[in-house]
Amino acid sequence: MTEQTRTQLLENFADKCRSYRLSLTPQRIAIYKALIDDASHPSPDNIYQTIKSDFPTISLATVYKTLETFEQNGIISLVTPIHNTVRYDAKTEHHHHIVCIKCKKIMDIESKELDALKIPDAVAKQNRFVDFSVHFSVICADCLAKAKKEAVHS
Amino acid sequence: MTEQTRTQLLENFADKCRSYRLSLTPQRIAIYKALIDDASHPSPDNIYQTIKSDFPTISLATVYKTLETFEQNGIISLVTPIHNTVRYDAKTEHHHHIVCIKCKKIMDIESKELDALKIPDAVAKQNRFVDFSVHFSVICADCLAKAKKEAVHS
DNA sequence: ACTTAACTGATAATTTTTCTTATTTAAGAT
DNA sequence: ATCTTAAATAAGAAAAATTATCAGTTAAGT
Repeated sequence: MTEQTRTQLLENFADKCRSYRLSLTPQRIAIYKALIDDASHPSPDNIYQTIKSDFPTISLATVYKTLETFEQNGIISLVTPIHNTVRYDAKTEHHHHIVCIKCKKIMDIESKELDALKIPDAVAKQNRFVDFSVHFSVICADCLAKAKKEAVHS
Repeated sequence: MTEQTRTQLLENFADKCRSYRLSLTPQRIAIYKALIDDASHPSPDNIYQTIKSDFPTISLATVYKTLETFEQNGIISLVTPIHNTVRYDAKTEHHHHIVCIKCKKIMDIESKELDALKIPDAVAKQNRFVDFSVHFSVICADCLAKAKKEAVHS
């Protein structure tokens, strides 16, 4: 990443924080910087380890909470596992998933069209391709109904 | 699921266990049954709760280990999270991921072609579509090199 | 500077997952 | 059918990951 895009990202970050009324603390800036400077999709603990030298008293819980806040405001994103627990599936054939971002429900979806997806060259160029699956994030019918019901009462 | 396909699944299960030299214990059968009878992609704890009434002394650790064993033998499958930790990404724009099944490394991949994927009707039929992403499982270049090196020495 | 809502850090509590070890059991050999 | 043994189970502790509580601190708008 060029120095210029990095500066740009940091400015956007500051703007978003201001517009969402999120305080721009040194810790938050450090967490965000640690994330943009690390292309490996780090875990909260990875980030905690990275910034600990500059912020020896920072708490891991703060890192967790801050990342969650950023994520909920669309400043950063969570890598696929919306559900935060190991989940198993009896079906071993190639198929795809629909995940509700509210209730974490996972539904199967089969689709010949999806299966026919052309694997991008970049995937198999350096790596040995093993499998792929498409992950659809949705708000499920149940959660939509629930939201509607709550809206009536508020 | 019809009673017939269920019976078929259970027979296949028994066959696989025999051919992989996995003991066919009552606990394992119960775990497998609990999984095929639950389309919600249950967690180990979900399954533990389900079978506890029939096996009051079963241990949660046994459920974890058994599911892992099944998964490693291709009898069942793990839903996406190959990495077992929350992972964040500074990039919020729509993009896709390549995940190494050996070292858990996550790499970004952008592709106009993938972005143009047609969303299956089934996805948006009952649910509100939010987003989608494609997840490629690979063995990465580093892990391939490592495997080759180890092969030479063994 | 003042006020307040938001944030932080310390700690405890919870949840999820893995490990250890003694005991039991399934499955093939006798 | 019984014996043998490698594999599996149960119990519990331990480790790892995540969330909650709360008192003290700070950012940011008046």
